[in-house]
Amino acid sequence: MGSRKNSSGKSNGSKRDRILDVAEELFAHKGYDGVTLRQIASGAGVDVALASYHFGKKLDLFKAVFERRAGPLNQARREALEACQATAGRRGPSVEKIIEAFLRPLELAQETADSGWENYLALVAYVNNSPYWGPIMMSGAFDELVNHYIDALQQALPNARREDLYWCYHNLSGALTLTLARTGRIDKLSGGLCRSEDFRAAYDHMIPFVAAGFRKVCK
Amino acid sequence: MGSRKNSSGKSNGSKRDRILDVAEELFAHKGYDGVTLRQIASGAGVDVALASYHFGKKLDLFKAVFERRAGPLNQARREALEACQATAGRRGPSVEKIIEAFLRPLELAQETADSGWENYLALVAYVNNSPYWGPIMMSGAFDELVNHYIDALQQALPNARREDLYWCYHNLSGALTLTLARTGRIDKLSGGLCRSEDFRAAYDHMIPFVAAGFRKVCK
DNA sequence: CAGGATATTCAACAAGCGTTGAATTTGCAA
DNA sequence: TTGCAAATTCAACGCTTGTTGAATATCCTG
Repeated sequence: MGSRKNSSGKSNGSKRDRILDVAEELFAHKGYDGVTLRQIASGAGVDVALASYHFGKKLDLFKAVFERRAGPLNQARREALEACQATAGRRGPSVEKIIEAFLRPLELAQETADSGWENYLALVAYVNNSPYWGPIMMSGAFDELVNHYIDALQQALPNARREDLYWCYHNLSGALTLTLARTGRIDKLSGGLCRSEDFRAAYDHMIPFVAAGFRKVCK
Repeated sequence: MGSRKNSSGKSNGSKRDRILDVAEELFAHKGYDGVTLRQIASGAGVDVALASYHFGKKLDLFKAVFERRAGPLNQARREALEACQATAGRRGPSVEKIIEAFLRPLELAQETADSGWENYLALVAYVNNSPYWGPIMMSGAFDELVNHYIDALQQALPNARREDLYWCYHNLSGALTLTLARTGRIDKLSGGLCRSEDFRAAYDHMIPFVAAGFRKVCK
């Protein structure tokens, strides 16, 4: 038999990757402490000791999952920001264009065939909203790029106080985080009118909403 | 000795209440699975079996913590909404006034001397952002009142499609949730310019931000 | 102060946890 | 094919977990 397996676990990729995939999905859904290494191993169709062999401690596996897609995500966003800056005049891109460059790469990733990116971004939402994990894991992975976006927003809103820009970004980050978490809350609240999984609709509403907020607060 | 205790646990209130207080704080910070009954008992200066005696299973304790302040919170908000509707003309209150009536009761609760409300609202943030707990616990506690707010917003924005109102509320809910979680992320990101614990500043920025978003999307 | 009810602790359980060292299988180069 | 190295499983450990039943303390009523 080659490198396939299809009895109780997932089907494709190396066992190492399958561990990462299953861990990603379970951590995103139930949190770090809500998942056991045995659940992950079982989901990947693999012995429990294999996770330790590849990744060390449980915490190291969690970090490996978190870091696996952080680089690619940052690169996609950086390219989106540079692209919209390149096509703008010398006064720089509009607020809407900058917000769009911040959000659309996520939508693209979420629309991928496999659900890996969806799960990863739900995991980021979990980490970002957690008083315990947030401070440890978010800044190192994303702050540098976020500050580039805020610099661009500063250029689009020259009268803005830096402090106000950060508070507005905080609002954006919160709206985004709740979207990534896919809790299904808006589905029930709206009686099925809105669907948590409809990322396109979420971003289509979020971009003008957030842009208007920035303009109002940072005018 | 009366009903006091002050060796390793908290100092005031009945042991039952101290269990609720400590559970509230720990659940909010580390999540349901990140906290053990022994940690809670230890923090309350109490034997571990006492939690089971008063509340049953661990899950029941979690629900008891969640529900303890849900009623009072809903009542404070309902009064705030009715108050702002009472002072408005027959076209109803403005978007800003409605958002304010949604948020300020939280600020008031958070400014209380003891940290109970702060911890509770962080717990609500944890639950609301969790794909696992959100669907189970949020709707039953808060949806009815939220729909009253959305009705009021519908009146303030007569041309709004119901669907758009829900998406805008989703953005508001996200920004609020991240604020309640107090992750300290904005502190580091802004280099100390903004502070997660400065709820006043958070709401002062959130209200015009969100109101402008509603007006833009639901015009 | 007697005594039942309530509150609290004590002691222990079975189950599940993360982790580890040794055994086994697999992949690959010589 | 042989043999070494990487990958994977096996088996077990010490520890912690939630939960429970019995024992003790505390409170309140009569």
